Formats: sequence, structure tokens, C-alpha cells
Amino acid sequence: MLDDTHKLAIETINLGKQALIFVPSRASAEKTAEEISKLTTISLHDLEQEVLKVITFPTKQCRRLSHCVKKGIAFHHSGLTSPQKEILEREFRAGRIKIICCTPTLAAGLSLPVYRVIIKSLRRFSEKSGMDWIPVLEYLQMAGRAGRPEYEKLGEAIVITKTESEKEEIYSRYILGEPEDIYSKLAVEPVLRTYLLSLISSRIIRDEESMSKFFLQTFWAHQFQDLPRLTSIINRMLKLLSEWQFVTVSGDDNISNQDKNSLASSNGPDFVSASSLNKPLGMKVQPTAIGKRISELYLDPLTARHLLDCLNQLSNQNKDPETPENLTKPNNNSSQITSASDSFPLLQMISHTLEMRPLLRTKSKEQDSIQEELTKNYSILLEHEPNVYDLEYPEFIDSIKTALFFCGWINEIGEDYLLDKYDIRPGEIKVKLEIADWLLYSTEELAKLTIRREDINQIRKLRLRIKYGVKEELLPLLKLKGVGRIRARKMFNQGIKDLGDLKKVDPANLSQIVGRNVAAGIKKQIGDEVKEIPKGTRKGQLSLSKY
DNA sequence: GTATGCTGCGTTTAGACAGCATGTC
DNA sequence: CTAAACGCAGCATAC
Repeated sequence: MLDDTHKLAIETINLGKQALIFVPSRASAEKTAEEISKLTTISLHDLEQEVLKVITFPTKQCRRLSHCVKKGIAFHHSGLTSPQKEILEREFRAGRIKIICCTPTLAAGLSLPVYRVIIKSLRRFSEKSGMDWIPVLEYLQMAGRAGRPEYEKLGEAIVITKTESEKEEIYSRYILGEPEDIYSKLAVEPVLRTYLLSLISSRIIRDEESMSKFFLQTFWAHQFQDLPRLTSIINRMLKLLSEWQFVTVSGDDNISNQDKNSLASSNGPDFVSASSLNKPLGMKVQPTAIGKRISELYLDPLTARHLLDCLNQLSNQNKDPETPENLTKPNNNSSQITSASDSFPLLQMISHTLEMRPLLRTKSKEQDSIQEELTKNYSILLEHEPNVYDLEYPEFIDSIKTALFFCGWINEIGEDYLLDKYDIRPGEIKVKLEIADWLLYSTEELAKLTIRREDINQIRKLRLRIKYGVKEELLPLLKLKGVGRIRARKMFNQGIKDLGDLKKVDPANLSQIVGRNVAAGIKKQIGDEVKEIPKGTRKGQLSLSKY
């Protein structure tokens, strides 16, 4: 029951030192921390509370962390909120937290007073080969956390092995082994098309000459010395950008817009004709207005194309509500039951992008319920459902799940419930919301350029709801400074539903709901200068839990 | 009766960069 | 199909 990792951790504490324990999964980070925390005699009540209270409605993850932290132990992974991570780092530096069990989050960048690094396993799951050895580079990063010069004269890195033969293998592979070479990723398609558009937009690439000049100077060219291959990928990307009308190419027949309607030809095996490898001089490339904006927004052109296509569909749906698709649109009362809403199509649109990856994974148990939600909303989706046997189908289903999570968020579902229902942790929620905000902003910008005024409002509204995590009904109240989802909801439930209601409400009542200072601030903002709000008969604010 | 522990089985599996413009509880 | 380990349910054991 007491395994080597636990013993080492306790021994480190007894030495008066601190340790980092690297583990291969988030679940095991939490479990290891929890187990070790049961073995210490430390008691830090203030930290226990601080960690718990970073969210209005703490999740089970917050509770678990706070229990560990109380005993001077912590776990650290991408699922934590950044305030929590900051607390852990601060307290580890202060020497109150003794041990942090972490995934590779802490393997690079940070300098902490770590005397000992304990690596529980050098294997990690990989899609292609089950549990696989991690790169030597990563081992070095982890080991390098121990004995930082600012804190320690000496550091130890200890790798736990399960068998004698594994010990041999680890020794030769990691201790004696050379770190891997670094490879350029420039030729990876999403990367290349993004940078190609950016280079064209910033006018660094204008023609054949400036293009080869630039790419010849890249690390990719230096490393592979295989310009023909790079050229062929570049030409393929250029052709795509041109077909998507993000750039215009002139003076070269091979990459003209002539076949922009035949996407099939661009995917065919002969996408690079012999002549396009050897183009006549005089080819000129220019960004289109949209292309330039896409590049400023840092969107992958493929994503931009996807957003534009969906916007097109949205526009059509809004324009003529009599289209067959819209006849089946769930407009009747029964649709109230669906967890999704009008926003679902746009949320699914942003969920089904490379930028949103990794999407929320649909677990086998959820398959049916997600499918069900899909069929409920199928008719209003902005893109076509791929074939069930398509390789991309699972990703599509995951985009539905991700969209459902967003739907939950903008319907004021708490983070604790989202964790249970969608297996998404607070830290991950933050990240997803940021990406959603970025993509919705980008969508809005693209809509502006394609003159779809009427759709812009819809997008803007959704963006606000994502930002605050509220139902549409709270939006009027959120215009006020000092009012977020929590206070807005409190006021709304007390019958204060818009700025007009706020004018009418008695300052004393308002301060009972949101507190005196905030109430005064609100009244000031709507033009009612209140000299002094009488002190309420009851202290403090009404608790939200009552509603 | 109840807390604890063991076994077997099914299920899951790390992380993080972009735009924009500031202020939630 | 690859592999380890987590979580949970069901059940045995110790008190």
C-alpha cells in the first residue's frame, strides 16, 4: 500500500525539502497527491479555504485539491483554474506546500525550490502504440526541475521502475541516450497554409521570387534541403487559398481561379501538375480583403472557410424561413425541453474547428444521448452531417458534445455540474471559452466583410453570453460595471430585469441584493445620484443559494 | 452493523498558442 | 490491435 513514490515523498518532507512528482495522467496526479496527503501531519486551513473558494460553485476537483493542500500536498494539471495554479506555485515557493504531483504541466518554464524530482513512469499513452516511451527531451525537462540554482545547490531526479529489466532499459534509453533532434513543422499543412496567407497578407511574398527567397531561408529548407517537395506543398496551399478566394493569383494559369468550383480536383492525386512545379515567371499574388483579415485574426484558412460557409448557410436560413429545413425547425413548445437552443448551430460551428481541439470526447456511455441531441437539432445545423462510417464522424459527434457543453454554460449551468455531465474541468472550461470568444469575434469580423448585417447581432449576443455564461435575459443587466453573471442573476430573480426596473427599485432594496457599494455604483451608472443608501436592516447580501 | 480492503471489469489516457480590450465574485 | 492504471461495483473480511 505504501509504494516507493509515497516513501520518497515522505522522506523528502522529513529532510526538510520539497519534491515534484511527475505522473502520466491527470487521474493519477490527483490520486497520488491524495494518497500522500493522508500520510502527512501538516495542517493548512487557510489554504484549504483559499483553494476551494476560487469558484462560486466549487467542483469536486476543487474539493479534492483543497483536501490535499490542507495537508501540504497538491496536484497540478491543465484542469485547474489559473488562480489555483498561482496559489500552488506561490505556496510551494513559500515552502508550505511540500509536494506537487503533476502531469507535464510543470516540466518546463517554471523555477521552483525543488530538491527532488520523482518520475513515476516514463511511459505515456499514445494513440498508435499503447503505452509508449516519452521522448528523452521530456525526461530531461522533468529532471531539470530539480536543483534550480536560485534555490538549491543540488538536485535529485529519481525514476521509479517496476522491474529489473525495465531499469536497464531506462538506463540506456534515458541516462545514456541522446535527446531527439528537433524537426521543422513548417510543412505541416495547417501551419503552412496559415503562414503562407500571413506572408502574402503582409506583402512579404508577392511573387515567385519573393516566395522562394523566403522559404529558402527557413529552418525547414535548411534541414531537409528538399525544395521540390516544399514547393509542391506550397503550390497546393496556394491553390487552395486562391480557390477559397483569400488570395488572387495572376500571371500564372496553373493557379488561377479557373477551377475554383471543382474542389474535387484539388484533392485528387494529381493536385500538383508538372507544369505548376515549374511556373513561368511573372506570377503575382495578392491578398483579398477577406484573406488579409483572416490572417490578422490568426485563423487557419481552413477554419475561415468553414466559418464563411456556415455564415452563408445561416444567412440563407434567416432570409427565407420557409425553406424545407426550416419547416422542421423545432419551433414548437416541445423544443423547450431540448438542452440546446437557437445558439446551438453557431456553437457547433465553432466547436467543429481545428482551433477548438481537442474537443470534448464522447464516451461510449454517452453515444446514445449525444446522438439524440444531434437528431433534435439536426435540421438547424449549419453544416452537413458526415457519413456515419466516415473517419471524421467521431470528431463530428465530439463537436456536438462540445457544443452542448457551451449550451450548458450559456444557460447558467454551474461548473460543478458541467464537470459531472461533460467531464470538463474548470481550467479546461476557461480555455474553451477563450477560444470560443476568439472564434466568435472572428466570425463577427468575417460577417462584417461579407455584408450580413442582420446576422451580426446574433453573433454578438452569443459572444456576450459565452463571455459571461448567462441566459439571454440577463444581457441588459450586464451592461453595468460591477455586475456579472452572479449579481445579474440575483437581481433578475428579485424582479429587476432591466435598466428600467433598476430606476424604479428602491436603493435600500437593491443594496440588500448586491450590497451597498455595488448598489450605489449601479444607481450612479443609470443616472440616479444617490447621496447615501441607508444602512440595511440586515447585514450582508442575500444568499444566492436561496433561489 | 459498519468501516475497510480486495478483486475483477470496463473505461480512459499530457499540454497549450492565436484576436481584442478590460474588469467578475 | 497496442498497455497501464484508474474508478467503480460487488463482495469478503475485521472490528
